[in-house]
Parts: sequence; C-alpha cells; structure tokens
Amino acid sequence: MSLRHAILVLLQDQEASGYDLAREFANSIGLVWNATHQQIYLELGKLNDQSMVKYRHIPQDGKPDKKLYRITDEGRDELIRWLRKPAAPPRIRDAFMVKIAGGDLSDSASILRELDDQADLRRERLNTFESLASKLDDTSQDRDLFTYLTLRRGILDQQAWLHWADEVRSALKKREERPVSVPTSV
Amino acid sequence: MSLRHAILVLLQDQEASGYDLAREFANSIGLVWNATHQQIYLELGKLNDQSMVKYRHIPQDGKPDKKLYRITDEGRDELIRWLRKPAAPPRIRDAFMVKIAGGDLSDSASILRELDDQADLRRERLNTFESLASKLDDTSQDRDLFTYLTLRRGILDQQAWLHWADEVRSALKKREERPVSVPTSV
DNA sequence: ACTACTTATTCAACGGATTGCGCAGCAACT
DNA sequence: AGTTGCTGCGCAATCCGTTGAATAAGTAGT
Repeated sequence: MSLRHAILVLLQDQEASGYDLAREFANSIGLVWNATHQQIYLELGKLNDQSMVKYRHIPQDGKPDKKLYRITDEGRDELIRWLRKPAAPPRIRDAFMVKIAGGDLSDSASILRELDDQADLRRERLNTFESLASKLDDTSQDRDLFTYLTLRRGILDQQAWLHWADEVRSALKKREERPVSVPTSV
Repeated sequence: MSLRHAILVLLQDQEASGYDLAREFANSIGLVWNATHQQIYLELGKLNDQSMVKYRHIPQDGKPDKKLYRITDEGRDELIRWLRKPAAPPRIRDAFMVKIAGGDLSDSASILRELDDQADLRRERLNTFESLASKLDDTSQDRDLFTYLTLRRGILDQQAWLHWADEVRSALKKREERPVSVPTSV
C-alpha cells in the first residue's frame, strides 16, 4: 500500500525519471523500502492516471527518451494525508530466520556457512551507511536531518544483527564441544 | 515462497490444526514470519494436495470439528531441501520509516506521537520475548537452542529500535530549541 | 570483433497476499 | 437479551509483487 508514498517522498526533492527512482530504490530508500523497476514504472503510471504526478517527455539522442516526473499538488496532499494517519506495523518475512527456527534439521556447518554469507552482506551495508552518514555530519546536521536519522536506523540495525551473529557462533561452538543427547551407543 | 516452509517447521514438533498454527504465527513464529489464517488454510490445502502433510479429521462437541495436520516424509524431505539452498535476503518494507524519510513534511509533534506508539509496541514485544527467553534458560540451554537464538534475535532487534528512538527524540528536541532556516521575517 | 554493461521504458503471466465476507456454536460478561 | 470473544473452517475478488522477456542504441572492456 505505500510504494506510491515512497515514490512521492522521493519526488518531493527533485524531478526524476522511473530509471532515476529505480536507482534510488537500490540505494538510499532501499534501506527502508525496496522495489524493482517494473513495479516503479507501473506505479508511476497509476499515479499519473490519478494525477498525483505529471511528466514531461524528454527526447534524447544517443540515449533512449525519458519521462521526467514531478509531484503535483494533489500528490502532495495525498502524501500529507498519508503521513498523518498511523502506519501499520511492518510485516516480517525473513526466510533465513525461518531456517534458524528449524535449525534442528540442519547441521551446524551449513548454518554457519549461510550465517557468514549474510554477515558479509550486513557488514557491507554497514560500511556504505556509515560513510554516507559521515558525509552528512560534515556538511549539514540540520538540513538532511531525516536522511541522517534513516541512516542511523540502518546502522543500528546492521550492528544488532552482527552482534546476534556472534552469539550464534559461540552458541554453536559450545554445542559442538559437548555434543548433545543423540546417543552413539545404546 | 516460504510460508509453506514456516508451516513445515512448526509441524515438525507437533501435530496441529490450522487454527493452532494461526495462533503460533501470531506469537512465536510471528517474530520471524507472519501470516493470516486465510493464508494458512490455503497453504495447508496445497501442502495436502502435494502430500507434504496429511490430516485426520477430529469431530468435537461444543466446538467445531477440526483437522489435525502432521508432516509427511515428503514434507520433511522438501523442508530439508529448502534448508540447504541459500535464502534470498529479506526485502524491507517499513512504512513508518518511509514517513521518517519524508519527515520534512510533518511537524515534530506528530512524528513524536507515532514514534511513541511504535515504541510502546516494541517495548511490549521486548518484554514477551525476554520472559520467554528466561523460561528457556532455566529448563534447557541445549534443547531449544534454536528457539532461544530466534528469541535473542527478536530481543536485540527491539533494543536496537528503542535505542534509535531515543536518538530521534533528542535530535528533534535539539532542533526545536534552535529552530531552522525558515525565516519568520524577511 | 565480441561481450557486457548502462540508460530507458514497457508488457504479460503467474503466484502470493490482503480484504472482506460467511457459517457455526458455545462461553462469558453486561 | 444482547454483545463480545473464542474456537474452527473456508471462498472470492482484488491487489501487490516477482519473473521473464522485448526493444534500442551507446559505451567500455577483453
């Protein structure tokens, strides 16, 4: 229900093409909401039909033509209306965690392998978020406050995850050392 | 793609009805994956068609009849197969965070109101997770290891969130004190 | 020369998820 | 007497999301 609103938030600052938005969804806003380009183009179409955005057609040579979208007054109204009413709590759907919950069926080795893969990803994200945040610190603390707070959310999230991963590793190590209930000889 | 696997994980330990599962999705597993009863009944139907689960029909008096589902060997095989292949990283879709990112359009007061509401929810969850975890500590550290680790994930997550909320509060307070760029007199 | 990537938009098919509704009876509270 | 809430199952419509593909021309690397 609120891909549209994420798009409207982005269009607030600047006019952008579907392609531009897709890139931002892969970076900044992707921290918080993600979407593929197909979804974005579709939603832009709908938003245009409802005249929440309008676009101008830009012919280009060398590159394909593009449509630059901007938010309309109706769009801004809709966004403000949405901001006012409480958001539904996000639904959680974490396949990796389902695996952990069913961990009895796996061996420690394969769990650890996947844990490390996920940890790499998180560490990578942590780095990008931190470098983005430090850039903001230097130039502007007041303007871009909300970008900064969004980044902080991402940073704390990754850190908590990595801390949890350490706990998992030491728990599994302990368990290996004095192995469990499964009797080898009756 | 893996509501089915979450269900299979749950059915591993015990035979359960759709209703039972729905309750667990509202509590324990809900930490990690959530689903409504409609979805669950539908998925149980499909799993049954593919003979990954089977059920026995239990007539009851006073209460409506129920179907008790249990996992089959095929189901267990499918689950193990799924556990082996890497999980896709979870896609993030947090409406409240979209609001924060678009925070320039709101006033501090309404942001703080919603922040507090969300914080209440998180604190509540933190309490339930912590009390569940402490129960596990007493009785069994080795058995139920994965339930424990799942709970730890939830606990660390809530704590990180609440810590972030404190940061937001103090940032907004500072901003109130020396208000921003918007000139009142030209 | 060939391959791969980037810019840019769009369509079609399918499957997953949400919303809303319906049935049914019992228990407990007001 | 009436409302609410719990146990229990299910259908249908619609919407949202994912996957896969097509088109088209430029640029950069092996």
